[in-house]
Amino acid sequence: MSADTLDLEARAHSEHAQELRLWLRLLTCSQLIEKRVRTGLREQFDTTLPRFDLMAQLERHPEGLKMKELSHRLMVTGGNVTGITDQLVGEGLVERTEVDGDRRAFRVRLTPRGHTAFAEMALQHEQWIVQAFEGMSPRDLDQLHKLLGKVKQHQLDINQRLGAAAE
Amino acid sequence: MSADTLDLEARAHSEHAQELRLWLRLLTCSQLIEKRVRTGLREQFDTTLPRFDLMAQLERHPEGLKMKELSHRLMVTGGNVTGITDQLVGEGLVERTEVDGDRRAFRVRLTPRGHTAFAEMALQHEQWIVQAFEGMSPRDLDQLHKLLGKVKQHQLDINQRLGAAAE
DNA sequence: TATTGTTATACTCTATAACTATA
DNA sequence: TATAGTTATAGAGTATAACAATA
Repeated sequence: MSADTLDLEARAHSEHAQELRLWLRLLTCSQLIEKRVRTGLREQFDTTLPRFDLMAQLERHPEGLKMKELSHRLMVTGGNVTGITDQLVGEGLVERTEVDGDRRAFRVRLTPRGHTAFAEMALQHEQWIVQAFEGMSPRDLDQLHKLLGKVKQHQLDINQRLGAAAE
Repeated sequence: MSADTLDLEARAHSEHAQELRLWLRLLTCSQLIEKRVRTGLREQFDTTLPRFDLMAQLERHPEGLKMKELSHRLMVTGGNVTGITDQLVGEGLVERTEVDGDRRAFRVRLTPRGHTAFAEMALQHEQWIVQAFEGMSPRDLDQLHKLLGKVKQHQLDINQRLGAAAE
């Protein structure tokens, strides 16, 4: 049973086969890795990827982030950030603090307990990711990183164009 | 506002920074592209990515596919395939036909109308994907495809090991 | 008037497990 | 007993829109 009978790559068959095959392969890779990360987070830490991502953002910003900033960084709409934040506050992993000079907003930041809990998860997460890319040379990793950098920048450019056009 | 303040890449900061950054960049790329595809499918065709993927599989197999095969190829569990198939049957885009010699199973395949509808969507889908990678040289695309091929194969190997261990 | 954040709602996708019918 | 597929359920994740409070 060959690999190409098993997944989404079966989809490519047009004159722009190169781009299509690349996209489907990219999608398959990220789905395969993401699936293991989600399963691991659920089984070992009883949490989810969006919750992990939110905590990861806060860990990077000890001074805290406003809801709007979180929404932007996590690329989801505001209501969802409220929901996830409420959960984490309920578990004592995150807290809302006041913002001087703007009583509408507040900063969300990790509690000491949240910081500890995140460190533990991040360590395991790192192992999953290292495993996902093991067997590839540092040179391959670097090259892949650079090429994906071009792809990413192009998507951001497109989004900016679309965003500007919508205003 | 620089790109790295805007997305998940903010997460990488350990001694295995190379792998982590690569993973977060890979994830960001696929999320950005996938988001546009999902939005486009919804806005222009009132459909979803899983539905599109199911039809794409059927388009590749005019003789039809069994539910179990679809489940395997789409990497989701059986109950979900039933649900999506039911929707598409309800809209006359797909049909269930009998399988000789096994009255438990049947083949799912595109109706003529489903075939036409898919062709239209696939054309637009192709344009989104071509746009997503425009600006990259054929050589870059090829290299990216090869590198991701290694990544993909490694994930499949891991899954096989895990699957074998679970039996 | 615009912005920050919340609430309410609805829908899609997903996994799990119990179930039916057939092999 | 095992397999193909369905049903039922629950939860995650998301977007949208209406809303309150503040700027």
